[in-house]
Amino acid sequence: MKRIADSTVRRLSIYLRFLEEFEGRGKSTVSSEELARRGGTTSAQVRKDLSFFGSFGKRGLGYSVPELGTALREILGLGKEWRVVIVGAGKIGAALAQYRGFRQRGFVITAAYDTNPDKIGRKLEGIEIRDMKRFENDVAEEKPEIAVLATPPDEAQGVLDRIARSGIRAVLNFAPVQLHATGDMTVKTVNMAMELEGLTFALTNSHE
Amino acid sequence: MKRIADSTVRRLSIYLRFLEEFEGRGKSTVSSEELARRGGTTSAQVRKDLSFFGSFGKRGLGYSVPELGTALREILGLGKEWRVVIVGAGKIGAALAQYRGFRQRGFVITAAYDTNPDKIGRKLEGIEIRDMKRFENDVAEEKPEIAVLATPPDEAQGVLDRIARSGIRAVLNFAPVQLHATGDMTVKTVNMAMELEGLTFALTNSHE
DNA sequence: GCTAGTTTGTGAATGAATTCACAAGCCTGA
DNA sequence: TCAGGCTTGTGAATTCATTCACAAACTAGC
Repeated sequence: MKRIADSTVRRLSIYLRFLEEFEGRGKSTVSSEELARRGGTTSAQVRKDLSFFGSFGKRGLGYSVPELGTALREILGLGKEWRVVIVGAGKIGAALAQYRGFRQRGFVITAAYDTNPDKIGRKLEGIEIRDMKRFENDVAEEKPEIAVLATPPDEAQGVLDRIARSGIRAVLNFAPVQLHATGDMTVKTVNMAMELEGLTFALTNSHE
Repeated sequence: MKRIADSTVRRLSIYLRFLEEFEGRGKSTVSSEELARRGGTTSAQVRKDLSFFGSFGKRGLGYSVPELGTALREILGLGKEWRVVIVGAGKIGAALAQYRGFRQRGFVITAAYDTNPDKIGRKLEGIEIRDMKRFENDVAEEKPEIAVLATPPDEAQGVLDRIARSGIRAVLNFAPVQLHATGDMTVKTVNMAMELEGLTFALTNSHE
């Protein structure tokens, strides 16, 4: 399969969100132009993005909202339930545990892990906080597909290595560090400090 | 000034993080090769990124850690204190209010805003939750530079328009919607759902 | 069934970002 | 002061992403 750019996948997510809105409102077809306007891009971009995966529209008409929705969910791998574990039950971990967006989109948090004895055994929004010692055993048994990394920065790389060895191949990282992963893993990092610095850069350099 | 790519600015943030680590350990010089290895890029990329802003290194030697650190902080606009308001005191807003990373990097949260009467008047980690009605007045008076948007998705665009009219020109958006801003604003969106879908896409399509 | 009006899908053209490759400059040691 | 060893800074080459532009395909109205 041809390599698909990250930016393309992100846009597919955006398109899907609009399609779901349209589905809710009973709109039956949509044009690339309409998707583009909403998504802040161009109609050619929309069509090109979709063209990597097939041909979903009807010339002269546009795209069937439910059909394109189904196709995008399929492409993005949202057809199945994904099992997620949270590693690190600190503030970010706790905030994520209560985040509704997960379940809404078919992600099920099966457990949280920590090393702090005060936290182990407690619950976070109904999710059990387990001893990190059990991590490898549990993963072997329960086979979660995705790990959310929410440890302090200095532990993050070590934990990532354990996650990698456990067989999990997708990680959403909230620790504000650059992580190094092996080739067959996918790591996405959400780093607020970096986004903020993007803003201050813009504020500082926009006058010149 | 030549337009600088977003990706370049993100990498500058990464380099700065390493430099700060090096400063802490008393390392006095660093090569582009070393920064590249740590940051998961190439030495040519590092040099090219820096070259947009000037010439900071010494041939044969590398970069002075403190000098390059200072230069990057300058470029990224981290030399001054930035005033930040949080709009939307829900779960995400609350989690952000207690996030340490803000103050650590020179961002000061001056206030939070909400429309819910139960919340107005209370405090969030020492930060006053004010009535959204006061927003425009307060901004005119206190002149915060950055707004963090953490409202429910359906209110986000309306709130963004108010933020824009109030004169704030930089927004960090946590609402999971595509926002439309005028040209002179900078909006960065942090959208976990999108990142997660990037992961499921990778998991679903990596075998082909 | 024909015409006018849309909208897709996609090669080709353009534009942007990254990588290559090497001259120029600096440091150290003899 | 000179040679050898590094490392920067940067045009040129390449790779990657977006935009253009148009033939092909569909609908609707008559």
